Amino acid sequence: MKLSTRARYAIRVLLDIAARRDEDRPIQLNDVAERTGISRRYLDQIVMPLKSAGLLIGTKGRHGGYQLAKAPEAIYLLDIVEATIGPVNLVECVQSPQTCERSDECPARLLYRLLSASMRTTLTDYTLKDLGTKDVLAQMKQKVEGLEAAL
Amino acid sequence: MKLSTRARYAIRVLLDIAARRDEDRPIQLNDVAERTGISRRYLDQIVMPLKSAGLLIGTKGRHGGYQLAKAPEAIYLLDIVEATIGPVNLVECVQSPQTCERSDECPARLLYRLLSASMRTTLTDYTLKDLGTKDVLAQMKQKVEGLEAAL
DNA sequence: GGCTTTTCTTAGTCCAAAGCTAGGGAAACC
DNA sequence: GGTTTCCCTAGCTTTGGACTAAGAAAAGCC
Repeated sequence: MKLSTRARYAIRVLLDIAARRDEDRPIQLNDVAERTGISRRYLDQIVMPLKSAGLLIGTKGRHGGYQLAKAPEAIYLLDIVEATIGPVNLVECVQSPQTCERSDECPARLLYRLLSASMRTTLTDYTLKDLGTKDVLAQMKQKVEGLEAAL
Repeated sequence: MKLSTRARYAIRVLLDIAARRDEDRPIQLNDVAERTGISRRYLDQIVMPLKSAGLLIGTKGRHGGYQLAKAPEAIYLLDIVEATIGPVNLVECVQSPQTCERSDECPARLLYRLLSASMRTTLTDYTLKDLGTKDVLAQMKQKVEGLEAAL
């Protein structure tokens, strides 16, 4: 039940590109690779679905690279994650009830729906910009520590 | 990012055993296998960690089987899940910060902590009994549909 | 126009973990 | 003593994740 490294890398890459957005020119993958510590070749694969999903714009040729396709405050974390690993749900039956014949009456499925839905909700509560905004992060930390303390 | 079938089976098995608790005698794995559709051999493995975790009690010999070690309202879903697949967290660094050198200042880690903590919170909000209680399930359904509608 | 720099696309390798099967031991009961 | 059950360890098979590699295609520069 782990989040794949691809998804985590995708977030890391977009954070890197977003942080350099003021320079207003394409960021090259070679640079991103160096800063993030992700292999250049692997980066190609991380970036591909982000481009297909309309989160990044690629420019070829000399001085080419990648730029955000939208403002960071318009990029929800759910967009990033779902672009790289597909629909967010903990069990297949959440999305496709027909994969299990008794999904109608299954109490566990309700639980899986709840878990999945609240993950998705959290991921739409925050944007790429939020992860670079001190205030939001501080407030997020409060929330986390509250939850962790209650366990 | 899927919940393993072992965890789902564990919940299914405990629901099956809990549903037959009024008979007040050990439930045999052969019967459980037949009702749940889980292979008998595999069931052995599902049940083992549940016993180690103190959720089930096994009785050997003729008319042996398994019984709940506690009342269903005392068995939290988190207990079941963590007994079978270990600590619930979406990224390793949530539990072990030292696995990533920049985990102190990593904004993404905060997100992963939040996601993990809210999963754990949800799983401690409900018990084995709740999954068999109509009222609770109805109220859960309300909650899920609210969340799903907002997405 | 040709050379360089970059993105872009596809294919394939490697490894770990999940999912499941199998064999036989150990206790309890009749 | 034999049957029934749990109990434990070992292994097999498949899947998916993580990553590497090779080169095509496009854009810019001289």
